Amino acid sequence: MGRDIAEALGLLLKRSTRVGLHRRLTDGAGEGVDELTYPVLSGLARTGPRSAADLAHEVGLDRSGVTRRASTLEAAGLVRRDPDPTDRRATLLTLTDEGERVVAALRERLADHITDSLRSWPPDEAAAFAAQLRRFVAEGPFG
Amino acid sequence: MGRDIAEALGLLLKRSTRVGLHRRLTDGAGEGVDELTYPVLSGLARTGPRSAADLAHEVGLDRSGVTRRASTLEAAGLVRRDPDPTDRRATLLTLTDEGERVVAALRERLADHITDSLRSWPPDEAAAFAAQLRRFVAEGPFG
DNA sequence: TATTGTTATACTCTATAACTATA
DNA sequence: TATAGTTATAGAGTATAACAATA
Repeated sequence: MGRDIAEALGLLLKRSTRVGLHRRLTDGAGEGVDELTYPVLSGLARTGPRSAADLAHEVGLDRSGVTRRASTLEAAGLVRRDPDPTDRRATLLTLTDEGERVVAALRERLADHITDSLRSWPPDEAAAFAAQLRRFVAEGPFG
Repeated sequence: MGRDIAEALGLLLKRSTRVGLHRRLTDGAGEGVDELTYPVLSGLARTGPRSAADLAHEVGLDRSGVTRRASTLEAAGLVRRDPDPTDRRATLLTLTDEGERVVAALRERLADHITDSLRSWPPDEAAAFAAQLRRFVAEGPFG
């Protein structure tokens, strides 16, 4: 059983799988959005306004990497930099309205894509799988 | 439902998750084995002797990348280069006995790790999840 | 003419280290 | 003294392009 999951994970974490998925997801999403900036965009949508240091942990990157990607998104008008009112050292990264729109569209596209790939599954089985996958990722042999 | 899975996938494909998993898996596995060479090692164990070009597709890399990683493994005594008897242009990458041993140990370690993370699950639920994950990865929005 | 393995090159992305400002 | 954001630097890893050998 562990073997089956290990094999599936191997395929999932394969470079070409990951890059291809992110590329298809962000393809044509507009200026500044690619497989590198998407996690920052998505992370901000998930957590709300955040400092680069906080977001670095959320996204699994160094803060310098977050700064770089955030600058790309800022140039594209999807992210805004606001001073943190509680700490003058910090800068809060915030999604612009356009950023919110783009993220919502991308998330919907991905969710639809996944739902579509499960269309041949019995609905209750698909729902059970979704719940189990969440649990596995949360509890599993990761981070 | 698609949203739940998308969120879990996001966490799974996060850089730090992937790197950390591969690093813990290969840590202390000996000379030449790391998160870069492991996929080549594992791929050879899965498919048997292969040319670099064939393996490139299996592993999701360019053939030059396979050559480089295979050279590392060869230097560590885990992979051998044999001439392909049916095509004198090609070289077959083959696991040495030591390579077989290392791969078997790593796979067992990973499988145990995963099984252990599921120890609190009802056994039949865990088994169902393993089967579903395999199916999802095979059919899913990948490749 | 196409494909093999290999190597050299250019490119991308990353963390590290430095810098200044603020806590 | 420690932590914020940012930038420059160096390191690692990749694909691309070239090469000679074989199909």
